[in-house]
Amino acid sequence: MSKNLVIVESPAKAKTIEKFLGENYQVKSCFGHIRDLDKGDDAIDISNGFKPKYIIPEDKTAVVNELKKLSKGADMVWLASDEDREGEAISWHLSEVLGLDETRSKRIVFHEITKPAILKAIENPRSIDKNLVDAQQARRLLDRLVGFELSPVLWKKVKPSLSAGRVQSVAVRLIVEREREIQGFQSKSAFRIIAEFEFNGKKFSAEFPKRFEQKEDALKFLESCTSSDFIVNSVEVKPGFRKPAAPFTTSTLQQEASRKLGYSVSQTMTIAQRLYEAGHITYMRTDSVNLSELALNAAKDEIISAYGKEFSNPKKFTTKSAGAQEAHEAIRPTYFENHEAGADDQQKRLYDLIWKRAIASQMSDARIERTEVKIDITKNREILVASGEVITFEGFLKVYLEGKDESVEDDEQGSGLMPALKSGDKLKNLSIIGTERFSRAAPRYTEASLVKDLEELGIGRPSTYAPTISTIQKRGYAEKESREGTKRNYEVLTLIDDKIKIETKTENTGAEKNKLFPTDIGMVVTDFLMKNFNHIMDYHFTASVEKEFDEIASGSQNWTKMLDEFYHPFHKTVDDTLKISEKVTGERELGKHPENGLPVFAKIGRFGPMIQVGDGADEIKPVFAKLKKGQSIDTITMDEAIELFSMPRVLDEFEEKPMKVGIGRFGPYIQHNSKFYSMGKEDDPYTVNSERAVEIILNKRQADAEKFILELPKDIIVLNGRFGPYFTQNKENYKIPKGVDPKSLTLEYCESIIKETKDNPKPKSSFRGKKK
DNA sequence: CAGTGAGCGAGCTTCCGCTTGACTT
Repeated sequence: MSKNLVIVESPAKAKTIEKFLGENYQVKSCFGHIRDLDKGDDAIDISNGFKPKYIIPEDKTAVVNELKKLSKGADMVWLASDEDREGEAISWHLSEVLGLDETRSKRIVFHEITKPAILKAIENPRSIDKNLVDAQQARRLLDRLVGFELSPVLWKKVKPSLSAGRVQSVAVRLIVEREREIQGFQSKSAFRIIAEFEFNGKKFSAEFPKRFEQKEDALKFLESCTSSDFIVNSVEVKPGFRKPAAPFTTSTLQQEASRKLGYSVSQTMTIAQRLYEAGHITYMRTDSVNLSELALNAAKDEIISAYGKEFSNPKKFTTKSAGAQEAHEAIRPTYFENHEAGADDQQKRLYDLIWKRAIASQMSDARIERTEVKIDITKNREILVASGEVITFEGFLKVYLEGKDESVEDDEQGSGLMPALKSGDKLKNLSIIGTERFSRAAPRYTEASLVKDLEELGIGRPSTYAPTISTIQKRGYAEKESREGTKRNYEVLTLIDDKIKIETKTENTGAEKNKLFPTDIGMVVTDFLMKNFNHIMDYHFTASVEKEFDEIASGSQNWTKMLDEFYHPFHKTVDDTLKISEKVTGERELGKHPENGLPVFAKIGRFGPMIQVGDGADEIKPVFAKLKKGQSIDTITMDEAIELFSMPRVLDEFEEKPMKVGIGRFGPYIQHNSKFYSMGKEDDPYTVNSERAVEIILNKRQADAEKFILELPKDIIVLNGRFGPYFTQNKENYKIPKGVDPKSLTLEYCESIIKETKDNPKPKSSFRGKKK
């Protein structure tokens, strides 16, 4: 047995470090936290100085037992968890659980996985920093107290099974407020004037610096340009430069992979995890932009050999984001000389992005030359401005340019090459075009742009961005959706050969792809929390508690005192809210029903957002209808509300039985002869006609007929299913292995599959919803 | 599977941050 046991958090890290340290050291991983607060409400003894009750979760017992065994046989245990608040706590929990003391254990830290860094760490051990551990305990307990006291308030006042927390509730708030901003946005249009010129055979464009809000003014302007000369007034050339972005952190990697590769936040993390495990990149959950000395040198060598000396510009970046703890390096390739890595196409593309970003960060600035030309319109004495940009030295742009999020601005700014001009040059005008442009509302959040804003507010950590986004969707607070835009007309005024032409064109606007939309529940919960728990919902709440955690870490504040001061006022608000607040449904009265005069409400009911007609007065029972997908109690109109009651619709008879259209738990359906036929996305249940309904029924019948492949003895039936061929027996379905022809299946073969499936029962998946 | 929305009420839900892995019906 080795004399030395080193414990790190990640198994991939353990493998690498073991190679550096030689045979006297055994390196093992604890897989993150090994203890956590007990599950229920008794995990914190509030009246006893917030005494926490920690347990070892079930899925950690095996790891802990192994570490216990190994640590007993070791002379020295080196606690090498990450150098941040959570890492310090992991070391402390390990030393508690493994029963270590100062004579048998040492705490070491490093924030880069390089041989010199590890050896240096071994030479400079320290003991566990209890203040830092206390800061972590304060963080953990505060989150539990907030989450486990707020959530039950929601169960009572809004709906069971909801949740609230320091991070998720603010994430939802961002989405809700953005949506309301968009709903309330009044788009304004103005005419943008662009003139096309030609000089020495080269074409370029210039813009009039003002925009005209009125069409008449734009027309007047065009008229005033007729039969004018266009003379260059001045040419100004300014040098400029562009700097490369810092190497990736988790957040910037997620943003850029979303912009350039279209990956979701969780997809990016899974793919990066694979690259990390294969040793291609450094750790992917990091908030640091720092590169190790080793990496700086390796990047420099690679840049010089691949692009030349003038492209190398080694530099260190410093982290600006709030609350960064910098336990790791930035995300970078482990070996810069590998321009390609990854087991599949997705991994290769992400690696390529990481490689380029890290390499570019160590390259020279790009030098550019910006030209601004002012052009006199002799007729009306106005001035047009043409601008162009030329790259005089590529620098880092040779390999990489950071992507952009969509913005409120039109960014069709001319940036092309300009002809060589000097003042006094007379230009040939090809056209002057006034185009109506509309102002745009702030864009809805993508997963990645939400992460960006959360990070800027210091809310959440690299390891939680992806899970937070999945939580708010799982709770039904937000949905990722794509929406088709609507058509909009705009006018184009063209001046060519002294003649003005007016045209109306159409464009698509408001189309959204994979954006986060708040649900009605998300809005109602946010409004409720904003009204009653303003403090927790404040965008700066996390930043202010972080400041206190820092004080605890530095020893200038006592952790139980901090919790004490936070908890009691908070708890009183919880109690008061439970007492005072009514149950909230987000109810909004749309008006009186045009036919029967009953009040019409939009609100959240037991089964989600709905419309209610009547309030139960005069013994008239209210009637209810569910909202359609994409509708919201915030914005639904009376007409849309009334349309919802046209369900179920009765269509013509088919084969002497009536057809009915309804919307059920699984979406719209057609009912005929006591059978149900699901309607696809392409049909609208509110407008579908009898002809189409018959088609849907016949299609389903045909699919069912084709479903059948083979019948075998013992009630085994081979069928075609949604996921390919399968066979069924006693209501159990069995998958047919790839490459096996379903027509050739035999009883023996099927029975062997049944036996194999039963011998290897499916493990319980924590992602599955529980049966009710 | 595809109706629900009254009321009673047992027992359950829930946080954030560290790590992977076993699932793809």
